[in-house]
Amino acid sequence: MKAFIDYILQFGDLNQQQIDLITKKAGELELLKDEYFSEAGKIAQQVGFVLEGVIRVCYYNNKGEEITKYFIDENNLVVDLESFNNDICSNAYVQAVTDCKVLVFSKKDWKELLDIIIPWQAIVNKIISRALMQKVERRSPLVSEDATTRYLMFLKIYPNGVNRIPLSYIASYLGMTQSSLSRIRKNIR
Amino acid sequence: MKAFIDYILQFGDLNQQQIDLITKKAGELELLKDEYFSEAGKIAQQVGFVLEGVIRVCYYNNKGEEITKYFIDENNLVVDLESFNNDICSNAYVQAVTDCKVLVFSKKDWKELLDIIIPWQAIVNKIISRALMQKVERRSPLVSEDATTRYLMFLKIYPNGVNRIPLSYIASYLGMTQSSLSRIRKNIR
DNA sequence: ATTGCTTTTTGCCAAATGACAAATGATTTC
DNA sequence: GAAATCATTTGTCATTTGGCAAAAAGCAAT
Repeated sequence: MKAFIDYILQFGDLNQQQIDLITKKAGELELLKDEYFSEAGKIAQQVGFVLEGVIRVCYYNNKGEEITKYFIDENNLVVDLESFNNDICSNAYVQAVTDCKVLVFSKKDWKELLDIIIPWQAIVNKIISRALMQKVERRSPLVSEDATTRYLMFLKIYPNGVNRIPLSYIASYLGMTQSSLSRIRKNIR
Repeated sequence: MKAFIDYILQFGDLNQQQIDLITKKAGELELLKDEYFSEAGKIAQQVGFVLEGVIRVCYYNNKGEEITKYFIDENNLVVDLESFNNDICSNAYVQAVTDCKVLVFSKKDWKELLDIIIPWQAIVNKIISRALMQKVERRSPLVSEDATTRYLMFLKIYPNGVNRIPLSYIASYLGMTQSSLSRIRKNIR
């Protein structure tokens, strides 16, 4: 919980009473490997904060291939924003890659907090737009690089990911086949 | 100007007085083809709204290649957010691809408006996060598709782009060489 | 129209990556 | 601990894409 408080206070100030209000609403959720945090075809109902573990967001493209869009690891928010905000069906699966511990807020509680704690709005906005910018900055450059460079970029962004994210997910994230990634790994050493 | 008003009112309500305050601050900027709206190494000083023309955002990668990250066409905000918000040097060039007409707000005016028009904050937040999500949704899927599919995606996203964005910029946006894109175009017909 | 300049197309070959299948290695289950 | 299951590596070959250079096409200025 302290990790979460530290995290949010980076983005703005809250007094103790406000912090208490927020933490009182937080639940703890344990996700087993492969369990879903939210699913395609459903409306996202919760906001999470990853305390432990890695989560991935993925979807199926036109050819039916499963594509991992990004990974979310410790000390990051996990929420299917488009679906959560607009109450529309998501097209993405948000799935635990490893066993996870997640702080969760129900949609009702989350909105309530936004209503009653005015500075919380600004903080959440900062957090969300920072996270979105990060997603653009991380994924976008992959488009223009070759497979080896893309893998090196992955290593930089998720240095702890290598040991706990299966090769197939990383390959899908990087837009290459498993075999290619396996060969790239061999060549790098 | 009406285009801009219509645009912002999609995201929330403002009364006439508030609209007037905002429009009074707006300047009109004409950019000639190839002129910069903002530059790498400098701090972004303005927010724009594209009335006419196409703008691109690009940077140089490790290998010194110029990469186009995205295009911004009519009825979209143009701002180097990271730089503008945090007063840090940008690493991107924001450049007119065609002659452009842009509504502009100086940083001072923009912040002033945020201070005095409370509902404007929420509107701007929605606009920004919507735009960021769009950037993720557009660029991210390119990573996992082959060159032809990437080009078809470009056509869907920027149907009016084909006729006014040079092949080299499109190729750079799609992470392929000019010659590859030229061949893909030939094969598609 | 001619010249000069830029953009796009094309040809040729090399390198990178994908497809498919089999082999190996790792992990789980009983 | 053997069998079954799943993940990773490797082999072979086909396809895609890149690199480079030249040709062609488009465009602007005179």
